[in-house]
Amino acid sequence: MDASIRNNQAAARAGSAPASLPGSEPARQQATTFAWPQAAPGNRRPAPTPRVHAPAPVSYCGNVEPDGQPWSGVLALIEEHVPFTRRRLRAGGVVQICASPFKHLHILNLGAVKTICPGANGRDQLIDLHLKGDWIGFDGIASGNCACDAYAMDTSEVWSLDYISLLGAASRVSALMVALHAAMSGQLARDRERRLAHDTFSADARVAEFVRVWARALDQRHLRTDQFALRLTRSEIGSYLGMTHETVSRAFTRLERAGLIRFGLRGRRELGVPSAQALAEFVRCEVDRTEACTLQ
Amino acid sequence: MDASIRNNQAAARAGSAPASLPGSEPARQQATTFAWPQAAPGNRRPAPTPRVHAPAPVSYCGNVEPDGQPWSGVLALIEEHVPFTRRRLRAGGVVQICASPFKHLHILNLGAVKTICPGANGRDQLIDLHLKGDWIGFDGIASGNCACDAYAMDTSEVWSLDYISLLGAASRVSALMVALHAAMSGQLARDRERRLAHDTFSADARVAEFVRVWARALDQRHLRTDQFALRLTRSEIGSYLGMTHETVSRAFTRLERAGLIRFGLRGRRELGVPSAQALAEFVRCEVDRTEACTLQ
DNA sequence: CGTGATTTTGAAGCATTTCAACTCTGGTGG
DNA sequence: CCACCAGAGTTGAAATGCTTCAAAATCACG
Repeated sequence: MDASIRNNQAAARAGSAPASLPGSEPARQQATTFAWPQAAPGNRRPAPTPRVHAPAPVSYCGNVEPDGQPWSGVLALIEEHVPFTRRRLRAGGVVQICASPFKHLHILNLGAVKTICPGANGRDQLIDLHLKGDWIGFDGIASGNCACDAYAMDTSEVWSLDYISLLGAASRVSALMVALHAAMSGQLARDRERRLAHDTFSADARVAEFVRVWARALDQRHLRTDQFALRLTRSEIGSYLGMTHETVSRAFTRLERAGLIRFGLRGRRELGVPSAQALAEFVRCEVDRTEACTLQ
Repeated sequence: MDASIRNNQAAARAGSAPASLPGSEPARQQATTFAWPQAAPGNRRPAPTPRVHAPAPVSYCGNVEPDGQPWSGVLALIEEHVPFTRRRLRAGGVVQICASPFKHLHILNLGAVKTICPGANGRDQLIDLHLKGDWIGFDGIASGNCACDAYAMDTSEVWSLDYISLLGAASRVSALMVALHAAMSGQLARDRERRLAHDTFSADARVAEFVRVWARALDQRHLRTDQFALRLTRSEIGSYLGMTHETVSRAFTRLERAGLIRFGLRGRRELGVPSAQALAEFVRCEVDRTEACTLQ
């Protein structure tokens, strides 16, 4: 049809948005292939002709920005122009409850928060994860009710802004409006990429990408990535990634055997990422192998 | 937990869209369970204990609003307060091109538009579908570049608004700001539900839901639902729903054999929905059968 | 009317789910 | 201190739904 147009764009895009690599790693990923350690011989189909293309710009972790610390600017803007209440929460503390009237947007200034959508017949869905600088609550604006529960996963501090006041301030301070829209738009783009990843990536690749992005987010906030606690059960991770908890568990063991992740001293709910590059490389190879659900 | 609230919403929703029955089958859908016609006997696992719960509030079709014609208000607001250019497009016409600098938001006033993300190695992804009243381009705000291509699928009219001017107008006219935020938030919520559906629904259920929601959107705009052209290839639908075009094709045949959809006189790219209720019922049963990837 | 794209259909392969058994951990109380 | 338990995690074997591959049928269009 108009493949020419789109192919041109594809080329432009490949050059334009390397996106996913964190600032920490310079540029030494010439190892363009990954091989499982002692994998069964004919177990996996040989990879098709190796192709050079853009790494999928997926972001599995909430509102994490690709580089730098853009949240500091937003936090400063808010501190200056919008009244807000500062809430300190312990692990399990409630930020908002699903279906309650939407009144506030929240910004996370410390800790970690998970959003959960209580599903029918008690089957909850882990929707998103948030770290410092992330906004929480956008999805309640349209309906007038909060769309999901939000709980602190750790000692956290959230700033809760009255939405009406925020609108007023944003009308006066255009930088605030811009930041607000950028945050919403960014979440939109990120959600979309997660959806595409769900369609495209194998289970192993999704788990690997999840760990990679989470570790990157920690790194950007100057937290340890060689040893950290996820504070999520396998079931929650499975819900987040669209697979069963057994599959999550198996993926973790495979990744650990491959040396791509390490488990902590205190049980297998702690883990570490020895090399972010290796993880990224693995994801790229996995995605190359599995290329279903795309056009043509 | 708060299942009562969700069930209320479900009831309101189910009752709201009687859609257009094509005379043939008036309203005899008291059968609350769906069974495939001449399915092989032990082919499918018997359904678990039938549960009454909310049908998943999934919306596969772009920005379609659940009820009424809320877009008319937005269009009027814009016409009054924001300068815009009115563009008429024929099928295949370009609304925006991926990776070009983000300058405009678009509102669709007539026709249909598809947004496509040009993937690596020529594998495009159908991202979203849009009808009258839908906004296009939110995902470009954050990055400053358009995140996807947008093409008219049919004779269409788009209003293109300069984003900066829109911000200015929204600062003065709060109703405009509210509408803008509601649209963004709604798209966020819809994208999220699509992601959950991808994780939860079987292929048949996703195709059925896709057809159902599209037909409902047409109905809300007073267009025929008993015979309409999709103007999408099976590959595009597959990309949209996260499956291969063969699986889409098979799902269509199964749905047609089950009497849930009908093919048009001019080939199988036209189809009709005899009973929106029956389709909805089918989706509900399918989702009951398959309940993976949720917590606990 | 032929050529290429789209669609359908079948058969085989495979990744993930499902079901089930077992281990590990932390907490509680005798 | 240990027994005990429940929840979380791991692991294996079987089932299954979707993909892949291949080929035929249908449609679109010059």
